[in-house]
Amino acid sequence: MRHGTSETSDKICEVNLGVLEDLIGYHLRMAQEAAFLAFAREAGLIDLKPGHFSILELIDKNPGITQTVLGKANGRNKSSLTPVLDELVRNGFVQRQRVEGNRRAYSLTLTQSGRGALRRLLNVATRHEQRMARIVGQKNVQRLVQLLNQLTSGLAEE
Amino acid sequence: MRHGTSETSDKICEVNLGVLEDLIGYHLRMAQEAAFLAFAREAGLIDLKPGHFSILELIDKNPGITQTVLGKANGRNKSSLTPVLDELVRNGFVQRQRVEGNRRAYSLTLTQSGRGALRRLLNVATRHEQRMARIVGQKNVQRLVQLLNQLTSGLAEE
DNA sequence: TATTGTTATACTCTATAACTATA
DNA sequence: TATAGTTATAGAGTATAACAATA
Repeated sequence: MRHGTSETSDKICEVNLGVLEDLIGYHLRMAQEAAFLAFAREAGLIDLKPGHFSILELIDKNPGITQTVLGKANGRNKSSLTPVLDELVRNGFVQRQRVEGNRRAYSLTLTQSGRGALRRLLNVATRHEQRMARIVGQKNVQRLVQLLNQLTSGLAEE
Repeated sequence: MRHGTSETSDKICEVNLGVLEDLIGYHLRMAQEAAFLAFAREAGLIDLKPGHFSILELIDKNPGITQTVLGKANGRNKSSLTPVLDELVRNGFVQRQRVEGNRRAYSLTLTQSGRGALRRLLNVATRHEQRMARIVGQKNVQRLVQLLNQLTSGLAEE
């Protein structure tokens, strides 16, 4: 929290942020954007997309998951998932198989190559997380994650 | 942090989140999304857009600011700002005036009506912040803001 | 030449609704 | 009728590059 005009300004900021300075919402947006951009840049270096990470991980940890369930777990509409999965299948990372006993649904699994892509994304993510942990301080990571998780769960209610 | 299969599951989640469970990046995305949606919904009730809040506040606290500077303060390219400002001017919230001594630039200020809109958005934002403060616990708010701010600044380097 | 703002354009990510094929 | 996934479509929100006016 900073009061009055920023005498000990952060250099870039001759600009007065007003009330934004103290808002969770504002800082959440800025931090998320910075983190996403950093991750996307690193993932781009190995020709993988940041949005593919959670999907590949969810399929890996829940082999046979269907698209609707995957969409919900990822917080996205099933229709948003179709083109992403099309791409992942085209890349040879994901396999769609009809579910036995329910021929409407697809059962999703990773291919060998998909597991490789996930491993590479995991490397990127791990380095990215280590960098963020260094920034906020190792001992604060769990605390931060817990606060964010509380926020997400709490806001979902009602 | 949760280990093993979630016996005390959060109900929605029969899905195993794998490593995502412990990632700052993942929780940052989820929390930001939840917070943004909640704020957007409330702002929508008074026919205002969430993206207008920071812009109105920045103009209010920095009267006469130019578009390029405003864009930087808001973390957006100046070209992204043009249509937003067009809209705010059309709504009668913002005034563009040529800068004396530099006839390329515009000096931005709020109109009376713009200050009204900002006040209404501020009411929404304040209620929203109070809700989030309740969720994470009053005493943790400053801590959370500080951690997020550290993250943003730290990631901006390099 | 450099800067301020605008325009043309395009890309990413997302959702809603209507559709198909099953159930 | 209801469900799983696809398609058509649209809308935010953003950026890059080329441009006109001005410096």
